[in-house]
Amino acid sequence: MSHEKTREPQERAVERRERILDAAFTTFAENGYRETAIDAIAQRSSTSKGGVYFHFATKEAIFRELMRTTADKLVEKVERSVAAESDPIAQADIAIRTVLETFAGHRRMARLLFVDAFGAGRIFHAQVAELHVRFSALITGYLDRAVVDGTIDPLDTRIAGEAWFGALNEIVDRWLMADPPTQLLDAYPTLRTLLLRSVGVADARIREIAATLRPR
Amino acid sequence: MSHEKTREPQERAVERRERILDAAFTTFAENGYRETAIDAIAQRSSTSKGGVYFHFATKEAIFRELMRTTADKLVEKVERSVAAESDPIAQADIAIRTVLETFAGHRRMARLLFVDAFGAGRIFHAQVAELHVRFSALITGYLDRAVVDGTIDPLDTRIAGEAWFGALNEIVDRWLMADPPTQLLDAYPTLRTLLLRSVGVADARIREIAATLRPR
DNA sequence: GCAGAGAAACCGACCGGCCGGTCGGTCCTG
DNA sequence: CAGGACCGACCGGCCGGTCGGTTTCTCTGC
Repeated sequence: MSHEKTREPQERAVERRERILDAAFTTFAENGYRETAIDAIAQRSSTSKGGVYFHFATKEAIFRELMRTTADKLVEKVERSVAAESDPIAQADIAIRTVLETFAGHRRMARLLFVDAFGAGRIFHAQVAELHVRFSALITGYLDRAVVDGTIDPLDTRIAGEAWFGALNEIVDRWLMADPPTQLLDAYPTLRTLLLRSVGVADARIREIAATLRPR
Repeated sequence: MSHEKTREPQERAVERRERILDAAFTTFAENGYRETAIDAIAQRSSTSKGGVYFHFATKEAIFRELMRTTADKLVEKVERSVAAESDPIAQADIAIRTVLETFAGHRRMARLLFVDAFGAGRIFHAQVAELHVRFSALITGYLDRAVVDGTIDPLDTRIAGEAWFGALNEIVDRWLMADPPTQLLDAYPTLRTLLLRSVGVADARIREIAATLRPR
């Protein structure tokens, strides 16, 4: 359809758009939403303010797209990891671990999703809330299945999902703020025990799942 | 020291300062930090911008003082409620309940502490982090005592405290965002069960504590 | 294969609103 | 009448967004 050398203008534009997005991601993660000027993004992506505004309607739109795609990636990753397991409790466990592992390796991602919303102002509450809902719903799903399976006793899984997410969120936040940097994954064993216990999984079973999962 | 009618200028000034603080509290809680203009605070407190700046050095200072005193009040309240109990697990339980009860009755307070930091920008991360540390340390304290008592098995109480706080925080956040408003206290029974279980308190004991506490 | 029309992509100077903070002045009160 | 308390017009920086203009590509017709 096109020769290898020739670049349709679209193609170049697409690449530029991506560059802008990358630059925005980094800059938002480093300085926060409010503190990031469009000019900074333009400079970092070797474009111009006008160029940025050619591709995006508003600053907010950039941030939204970034949050959405980032969250998409994470959710997708979690769902892939989870697919290997059939026991819903093990799935929930893996989900937690995947999130921690991912953030441990992509601090910026964590900053964008969990901290940057900070400084973004009230307009983004909805956006952030959506993120929270999305992740806690994921967890609630696993817990629901576990209840149906009879693996755990019935309970308000919505609240449990929220609580799990909140706990996870807090641990990640702390890690992001920790001054002498810490190892995020160090928290995993304790956290999984806390969370699994909280929905009534017996200690023996928790150890059992751990043994199954370890091999990765 | 002074006659009932006469007002020393100091006294009037003090009252004014308070009025400003009140107005700031309400406005911050309603609109968020960033979205609140000093002029709005001045107007609401029937003073002027200059007046506000006579009492406070910066906008940030107002917010800080508000957060500090609000957190102080809450911590104090929790500690008072807790004092009545001797069993550390019951204390932790009561602490959770007190926080929920307090917020249920003072939505604004919750907004200020948990949501407003939002929109306050990166400068406040430290402030917010401090708040989180403070509350989770409170919980960690109870858990530590429970461990020493032998009431619960040893575990990383720091992480547990953070997780508990995170869970609580998330529940409150959701309640604040819920569109058809919900009853915050409805979450309490589930939440307490989750949290107490998470540190290994047996279900029987959880019910037992509930029975003791109910009478308030 | 090339002129050139036209559109897409891009640039950056500039505008304008917003708002924190200042400052010279006024008003009480003791 | 001194000085603490208070007022409000004003300043100035910041930054999101605009807009007229330029560059770069594509496509057509010859």
